[in-house]
Amino acid sequence: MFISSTVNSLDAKGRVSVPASFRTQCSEAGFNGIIVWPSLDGAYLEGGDLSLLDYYKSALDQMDMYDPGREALELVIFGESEKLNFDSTGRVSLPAKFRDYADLEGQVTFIGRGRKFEIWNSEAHEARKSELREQARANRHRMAAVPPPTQGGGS
Amino acid sequence: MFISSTVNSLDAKGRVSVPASFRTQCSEAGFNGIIVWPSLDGAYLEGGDLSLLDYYKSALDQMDMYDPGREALELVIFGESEKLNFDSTGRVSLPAKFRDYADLEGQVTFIGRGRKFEIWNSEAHEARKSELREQARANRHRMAAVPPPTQGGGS
DNA sequence: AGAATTCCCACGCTATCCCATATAATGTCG
DNA sequence: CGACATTATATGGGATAGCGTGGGAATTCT
Repeated sequence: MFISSTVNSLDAKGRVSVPASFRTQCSEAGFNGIIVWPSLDGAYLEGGDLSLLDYYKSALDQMDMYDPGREALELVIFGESEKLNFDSTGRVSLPAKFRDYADLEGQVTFIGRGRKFEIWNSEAHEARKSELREQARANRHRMAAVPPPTQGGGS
Repeated sequence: MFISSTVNSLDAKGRVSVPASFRTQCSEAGFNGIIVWPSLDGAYLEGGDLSLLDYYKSALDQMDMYDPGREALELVIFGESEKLNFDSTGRVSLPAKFRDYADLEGQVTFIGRGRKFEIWNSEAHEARKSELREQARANRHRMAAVPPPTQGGGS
C-alpha cells in the first residue's frame, strides 16, 4: 500500500525521485517503475504500480466490447497513462505534458492513497489540505459499518 | 498492452514512425509490424499486433458459420485489414486509402487502448479529447465491480 | 520506361545511463 | 550517553545511446 507523503524536487531535466517506500512497492509488482496519468478530477497526477493496469483491464473486459463507455474509458485510462522507468537512483522523468497539466515545477508532493498515489504541485497541495481535513471530518462517520477485526489485541 | 499517446509526423512518402513502445509490443507478438484497418466508428484507423487477429477469429468462431452478421464482420475485419511491416528504423508506410479515410497528413496521433490502438489526425483527436474525458468520468463508476488484483503480499 | 515503394544511411534532439556529491537516517563503539 | 562511522536516500551534471526524421539509392510493379 502507498502511504505517507513526501516532498521531492523536480530538477531542470524534469526528473524527480520517487519516494523509496513507493519504489519497493512498485518493483514488487513486477515493473521497475510507475504508471502515471493526469487525474480526471483536477490539476494533478495519479500513479500506481503495474497491477493497477491489470486491474483496469480485467474490469473493462467485463463490459461489452463496443460499449461507448468502455471505449472512452480505455482511451482515457490506457491512452493517457505512461509507464515511467526508474533510473539507477530511483528517479523518473516526467514528460512535459504531465508537468504542464499538473503545473509541476520546483517542489512536488507524493501522497499515498492506498492502492494508488497522487502527485501534486506542493503549494497547491498545501492549499487544499485544510479543506481536505474538514471534508474528512464530515465524512468519517460513514465508514463505521465494518465488522471489527477478529479479536486479537487491538492496540 | 498498448498504453500512452504519441504524436508523430507523416512524411511526404506516406511514412510514419510507430512509437517505440508499440513496436516492442508488436514484435513480441511475433510479427515485425502492425495490423491496421479503418474504424467502423469514425474517420480514424485502428491497429494492433498479430494476436488481435487471433482474438477476433476466436470471437467470430463462436457465431453461427452462416450468420449473415458473421459474414459481414469477417469481410470487414479481415478484408479491410492490412499488415504493415516496420522498416529498419521502425516506420510503416500507410496506404493512400487509409490516409484518405482518416484524413491523415502532417501530424498523426497514436493512442494506446490496451489490446489495440487508434491512429488519428492529431487535430481531430485533440478536438474530441475533452468530450472523451467527460464520457470517462460519467462511466467510470460502472467498472467498480471487479475483485482486486492478486497483488503481492497484502500487508 | 515511369511511378511508386522499399531499403539504407546520416543528422539532430531528447531521454537515459552513469558517476559524483550532499543530506539524512541508522548503527556502532568508546 | 554521546561522538563518530556507515548506510540509505536524494540531487546535480556530463556522457551516451535510442528514437524520430529527412533524403537519396536500389528495387519492384505495371
